[in-house]
Amino acid sequence: MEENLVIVESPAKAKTIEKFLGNNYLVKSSFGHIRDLDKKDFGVDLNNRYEPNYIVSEDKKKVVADLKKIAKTAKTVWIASDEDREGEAIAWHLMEVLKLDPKTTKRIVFHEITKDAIQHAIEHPRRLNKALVDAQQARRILDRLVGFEISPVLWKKVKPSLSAGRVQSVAVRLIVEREREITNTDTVPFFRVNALFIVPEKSGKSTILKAECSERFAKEEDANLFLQKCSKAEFVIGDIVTKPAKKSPAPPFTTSTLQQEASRKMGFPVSLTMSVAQRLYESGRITYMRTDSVNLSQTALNGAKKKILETYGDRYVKIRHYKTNSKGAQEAHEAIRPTDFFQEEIEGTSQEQKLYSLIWKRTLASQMADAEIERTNVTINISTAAERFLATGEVLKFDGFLGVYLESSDEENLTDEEKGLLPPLKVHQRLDVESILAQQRFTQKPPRYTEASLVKKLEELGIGRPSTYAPTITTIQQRDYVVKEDRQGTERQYVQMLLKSGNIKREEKTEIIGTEKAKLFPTDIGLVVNDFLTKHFEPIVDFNFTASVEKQFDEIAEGNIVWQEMIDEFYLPFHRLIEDALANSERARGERPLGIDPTSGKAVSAKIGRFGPFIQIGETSEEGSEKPVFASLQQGQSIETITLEQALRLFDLPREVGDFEEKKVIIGIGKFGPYVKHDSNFVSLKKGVDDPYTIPLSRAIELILEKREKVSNSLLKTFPEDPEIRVLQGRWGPYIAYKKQNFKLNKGINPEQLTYLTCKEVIDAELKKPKQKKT
DNA sequence: CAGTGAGCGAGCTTCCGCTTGACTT
Repeated sequence: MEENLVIVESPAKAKTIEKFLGNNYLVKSSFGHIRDLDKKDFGVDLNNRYEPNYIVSEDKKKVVADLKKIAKTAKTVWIASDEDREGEAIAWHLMEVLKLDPKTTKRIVFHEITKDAIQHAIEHPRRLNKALVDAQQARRILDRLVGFEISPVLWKKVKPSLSAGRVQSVAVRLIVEREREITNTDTVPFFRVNALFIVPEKSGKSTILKAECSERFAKEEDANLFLQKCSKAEFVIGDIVTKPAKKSPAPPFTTSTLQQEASRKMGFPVSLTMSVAQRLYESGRITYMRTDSVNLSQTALNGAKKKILETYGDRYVKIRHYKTNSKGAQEAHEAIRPTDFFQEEIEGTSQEQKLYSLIWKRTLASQMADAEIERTNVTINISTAAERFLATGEVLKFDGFLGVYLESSDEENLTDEEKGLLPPLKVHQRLDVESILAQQRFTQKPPRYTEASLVKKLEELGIGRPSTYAPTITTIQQRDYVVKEDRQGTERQYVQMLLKSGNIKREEKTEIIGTEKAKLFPTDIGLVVNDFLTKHFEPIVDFNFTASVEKQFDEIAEGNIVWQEMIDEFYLPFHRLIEDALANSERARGERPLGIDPTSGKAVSAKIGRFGPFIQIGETSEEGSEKPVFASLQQGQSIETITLEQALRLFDLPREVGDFEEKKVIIGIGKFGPYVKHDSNFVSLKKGVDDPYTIPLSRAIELILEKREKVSNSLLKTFPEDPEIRVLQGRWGPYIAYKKQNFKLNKGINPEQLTYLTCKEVIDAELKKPKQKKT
C-alpha cells in the first residue's frame, strides 16, 4: 500500500514526477478531464438554475475505477492538476467522483517539473478554489448552450449535421471575411523605378550600386517622363547616413508560435506539429507542448546560459525574462523548450529532429545577446528632377543570437532585397548610371490564411486555447466550411521601361500571380452558414464575444458574481435569438441569380442543394413547363463568384465525342479532374495538355489505348480457378484486385510465387474483418 | 470519376477543453 497518491493530468508528467518523489508516493494520471456534461438532454437543466448533469464517459470509466481503488487505501491524496481554470475543475471533479475526504486530500500546484518545484509544492498545499471551478463550469455550460442550441437551427434551416460554436464559427468567419476582402480589393498599378549605378573602386574594377527612386509613379506617362529626365541627368551623392541598429531574439515558443514557425519554416500543418511535439514530450526531449506561457524556469535559464557560455562565450549571453501579451493566457506551464540544452541534436524521425532542432535553437537564441547592425542610407540627387534615388546597406557588426536562429515572417516581402555591404562612397561623388528600370507593380491583396496564421489570429483575439487550436482547424475542414488547397495562379500583363545608353525601351511582359499553396478557402456551405450566423446570431460570432465573456468568467473566479447569474444574463437574450431564427428565417440556400440563358431564355441561378452547390436553368414551380436542368459546380468554383458564362459552360460536359469499338466515348470532369470514359473505364486527361471542352475523338482514343497498355503491363498474374482475382503492379508494389476491391500484400512477397490459394486466403481474411467506419 | 435537386419522417447529427491511444491508409 502506498501512503501517498499524487494525481496529475498527463501520464508522461506522472512518470517524471515519480522519479523526484520518494518511495511512498505513487503518481497516477487522470488523462485530462474525467467527466463532462451528458450529451443527452443538453446535460444542463434549464428549469433548475442550469444545474449541470456530469457523467463519466465510457473511455474514462477504467481510469476512474483505477484511481478510486488506489485513493481508498492511500493516507493522503495530492491533486496536482494544472493551476488554471480547467485544472482546478479537474481537481474538483476528482474530489467529487472519487469521493475524496477533504481532510486527507490536498491540492498542490507547480509550474515547472523540477525536484525543487515539486518539493516546494508538497510543502505548501492549498485548498480547492471553488470560485475558479465555478468559472470553469460557466465556461463549459455557456459553450454547451451556444453549440447545442444553434447547431439544430442550422440542421433545420441549412443542412443536417452542421455545427456552430463560440470558437469554430468565428474561425470560419475570419476566413469568409478575408476571402470577400480579397475579391473586393482592387489592385492598383504603379511604377517603381530602380537604378543601377557604376562605382569605380581603387583596384580599377567597378561594382554595381542598386538604388530605388524615392517616388512611385501612378501613370506610365509620369514614369516615362521621369526616365526621359534621367537620360540627361547627372547623379551626385547628396548624403550618407550611418546608424547603428539592433535586432532582438523572439521569445521562447508557445503552442501557437511553435505551430506558426513549424508551418513557415518546414510547411507542417498544425496537427502534424502537435503530434510530433507530443512524441518529443513523451520521450522526455521537450517540456509540455500545450502552453500559452513564454516563461522559462530557473533551471532552464541556467542550462541555456551554460550552453551559450561554452559554445559562444560570455559576450553572447543575455538572460531575458519574457512576458506574455496574449489575451486570456493562463500560464499553467512553462514555454516549450528542450529539457537538456546540451542535447543539440536527437535521434528519431526526420520530422522529430527538425522540430526539436527548431525548439532548441529558438530557446537558446531567446537567451542570447542582441545582434548589432550598422545601417547606411545613401541619397543620390538627380540634376534634372526633384526625385532622388535611395540605397541602403547593412553590415552585421555583431551577430549575437542571429548565429543560432531567426524568426520567419508571414508576409514574404518581395521588394526587400538582400541588403549587403555598400561599396566605399563619398558625399558629392558623381556616379555613372548603368541602367534605370521602371517596372509596373501592383498593390497587393490581403493574404489568405494558412492554418498557422489563422491560429495566430485566433490567439490575438483570445479565442480558443493551446489544446484546441489544431482540433478547431480540423473541425472546420471536416464540416466542409473551409478547404485547405493549392490554387493555380493566373497570368497578368505588366509594362516595363528600361533606360540604357540614352534609349528607353518599352516592353510588355507577363507574370504569374496569385499562386496559393496550402491556404484556407471558404466553401459555399461555409459562406451560407456564416451569413446565416452573422444575420441571426451576430453577438455570438462577434470577434469580441469571447473576450467579453472571459471578463465575466474572471469575475466569477474572483468571487464577485455567482455563475448562474452570469449564465442567466447571457441565456435569456440568446435564447430569444434562437426562437426568432426558428420562426422568422427562410431556408438558407445561398441562392444567387446569374442572369438569363440566351439559348432557352430561362433564368440561371446558383444555389446549394443536398449534394452541394449547383447551377439551375429554369424554374421548378412553373406548371406544365419543362423540368429545370442542373449541373454541379467544379472544384475551386463558388456560388459567390461564378459568372453566367462559366455557369453555362458547366452544361457542355459531359459530352460525347464519338464511338470507339462500338462504345461511346464521353468526356467529363469528375472529382479528380477531367476524364475520358469508355466502356465504363476512366482515363484522366493530361493536365495542361488536354482541354475537356475541345479534345477530339482521336486524342481521346490515344489516351484510352495508353491506359490499356499500362494496365496490361501492370497485370502480373491471373488464375484459371477464378479469373476475377488479378495480381497487379501498383504504385506501392504488387496487390490483389478482386471484385472492385483491392487487397494489400505483405511486404517481401514475390508476386511470381503467389498461388490461387494464398490469394484467396488474403481476400477472405480481409473480408472477415469488421467493416470500416464511414467517414 | 453517376446524377441528383420531391416529400414523409425515425433517429441521428452538435459545443469547448483537458488528456492519450486505437484505429486505418
